[in-house]
Amino acid sequence: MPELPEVECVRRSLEPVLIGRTLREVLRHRPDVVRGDANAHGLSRGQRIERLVRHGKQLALVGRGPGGTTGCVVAHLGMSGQLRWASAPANPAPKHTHVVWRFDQGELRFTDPRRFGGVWVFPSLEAAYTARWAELGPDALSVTPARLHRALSRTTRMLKPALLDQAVVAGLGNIYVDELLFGARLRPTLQANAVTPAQAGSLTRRMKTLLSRAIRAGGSTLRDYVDGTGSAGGYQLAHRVYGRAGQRCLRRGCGVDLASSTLAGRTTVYCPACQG
DNA sequence: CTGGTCTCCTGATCGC
DNA sequence: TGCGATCAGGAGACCA
Repeated sequence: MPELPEVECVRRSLEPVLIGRTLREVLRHRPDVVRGDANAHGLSRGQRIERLVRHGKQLALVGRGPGGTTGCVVAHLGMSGQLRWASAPANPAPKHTHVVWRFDQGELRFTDPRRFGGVWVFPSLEAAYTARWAELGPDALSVTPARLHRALSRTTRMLKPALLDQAVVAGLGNIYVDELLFGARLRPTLQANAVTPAQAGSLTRRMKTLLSRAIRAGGSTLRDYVDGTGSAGGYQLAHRVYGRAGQRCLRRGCGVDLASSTLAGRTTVYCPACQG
């Protein structure tokens, strides 16, 4: 479910409740959801949560223990994953709760019905960077026009699949790519290496405003997304193409019916008149 | 290297 | 009320 704005909202909502808390125990109800270095524990008992770091759609919880030990857990929410804070422990855990981090008061739960997401454990944030985040492109909120242009110019793929590729730019998913391409008035099927530096500049700027607005609105809640404290988002009300196939284009003076097709296995909605 | 198709899962929704 | 088909915010494997 979650793309960059939703994961950032989870990060921001969890920060105030998690920072400084001391971990008591970790319950792995479904151990196969936890992956990573066999020698790594991720976060261990006695460590305090130091910070929460996001890159693209992934969120790292960074811990530090009294003896200077470090720990790191990276969550990737996939389609249906959630990280939720609860001020009181629950026994038994709610359905599809795969991992629980128990603190002095309250607990953090990773739940994921479809299990497309997961949790990766590392000995430190640095280890997570080299082992897991190194293959990701720059975060969509900090990518530069030059960097985006260079990445796009290196591939003959269509623009939408290229932007969905987390190695090109990290954070975009199906909703925000469609919204971005509509705003930038570019065809999803445009060849990525045909994007001009000026268009890459426009894409970069629009990407940041789009994602920032979505974050400010609390993300997009289509069916079950909520942030770390259970709040739903409101940005779905601002979608201009996603979920609107067959309805009229909202651009002033257009009014053409939005078209839908499948690209890279994903439903793609665009305006045949405005885009391209 | 590319796009298309399938797969991993569960659950909501729709038509019969 | 039940039942099957279809679809879903992600991503990676395989194939031609």
